[in-house]
Amino acid sequence: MRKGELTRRNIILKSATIFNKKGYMTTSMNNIIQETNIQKGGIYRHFKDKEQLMVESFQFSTEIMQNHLQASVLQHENATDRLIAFVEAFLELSIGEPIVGGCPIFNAAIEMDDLEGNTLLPSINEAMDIMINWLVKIIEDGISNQELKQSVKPYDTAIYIVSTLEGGLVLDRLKNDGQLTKIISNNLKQYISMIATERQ
Amino acid sequence: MRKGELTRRNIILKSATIFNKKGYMTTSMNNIIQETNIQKGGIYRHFKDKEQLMVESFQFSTEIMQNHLQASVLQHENATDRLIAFVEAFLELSIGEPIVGGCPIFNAAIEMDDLEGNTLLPSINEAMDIMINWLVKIIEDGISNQELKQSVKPYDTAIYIVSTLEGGLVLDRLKNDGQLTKIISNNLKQYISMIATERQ
DNA sequence: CCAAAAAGATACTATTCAGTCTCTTTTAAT
DNA sequence: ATTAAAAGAGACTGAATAGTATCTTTTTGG
Repeated sequence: MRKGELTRRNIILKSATIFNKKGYMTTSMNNIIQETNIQKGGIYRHFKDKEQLMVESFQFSTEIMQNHLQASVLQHENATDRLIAFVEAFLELSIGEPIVGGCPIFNAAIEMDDLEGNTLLPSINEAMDIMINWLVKIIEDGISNQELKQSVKPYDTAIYIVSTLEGGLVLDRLKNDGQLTKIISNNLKQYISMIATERQ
Repeated sequence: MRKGELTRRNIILKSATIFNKKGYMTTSMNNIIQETNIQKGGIYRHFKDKEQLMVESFQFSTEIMQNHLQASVLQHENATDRLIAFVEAFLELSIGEPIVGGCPIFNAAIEMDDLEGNTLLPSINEAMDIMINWLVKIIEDGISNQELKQSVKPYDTAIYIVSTLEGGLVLDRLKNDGQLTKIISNNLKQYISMIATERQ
């Protein structure tokens, strides 16, 4: 592999973390220079402008997170276990696993949604839809298997779970109290057991 | 009233909206000059620096929101009705009522939490605690009255409700689909009826 | 080992930022 | 109406911003 390609990846790796922690707009190229120990010329050789670096960093972050969630979910067979695995894997973001700074999709969404001409917005929406659709699929399968009640609405349930997780993660960070994620986790598990069928 | 005092309030009024929509760090003094039609000298006569304007604007925003929530809650007597009123009043933020740009506490929290030397952080935490404590109080009263089950944990339930509301509000804005708030609202109402005692 | 290409450092630009200073206009009390 | 104080306009500062252009160093294929 070319040396340049290695540098390029390293820039994205570092930038992704800074952007996710500090925000896209409020992170300056000098912040990235500091963190990477690569000077301006070195960075702009690999990226046309800040926007390109933002887009690639965002995609990198979301991939990391999605792989983490995917891997956790796929360790289980039935719907309720998968939902619980999703919840627990997601809340690991509160301890910086697999990425620091919280959910990159949500972070970017809040920062970006009012700014027009925003190149990141399509990626944000796409990434969020992927996550929601995973949940929808798990729930649909669960209903088919009679693991989950027939009355459960897959989309509504997915939205509800994601909302609670995202909100809970931010609240936990604000109060920086790992106890909050525990509360969110317990409540969601209770919710999941409630939408499951009685029979074991 | 002095004319200056009137101008001062107008600056805060306009700034609060811009800050809540666009973010504190990404809003420039020029943005505020544009919106208020008051020049630099006019603004800096009333506010020492941008930070002071940020703090006062934030406090203004949260007061508006808290008054709105408070007023809605106080129209009802018993705990479940009050919780439902809280949920519904909060989700009106999605249609810009009583302020545009979402929940000011949450918006500020996400933007600020990683920046050190942040003068807004104490105000953010205080405002969030007030909201949570209102819910805690309502729930505690409900338990005393036997409206809510004895097994309900007031703090946990408050955290859970706030998390879901905050996350749902952002998700709704991202998808800009008023349907999402409806889903969140319905699910939370279901949750509230679940923690209520069976007897009427 | 050598030359061409790739990678990177650094000095520079133009613009925007928050904040200051001075001067003019407006307000309001007598 | 006069005048002192309050309010505001607008030109200025220095620092920080994204991005460029040129030069030097390093890498890499033959």
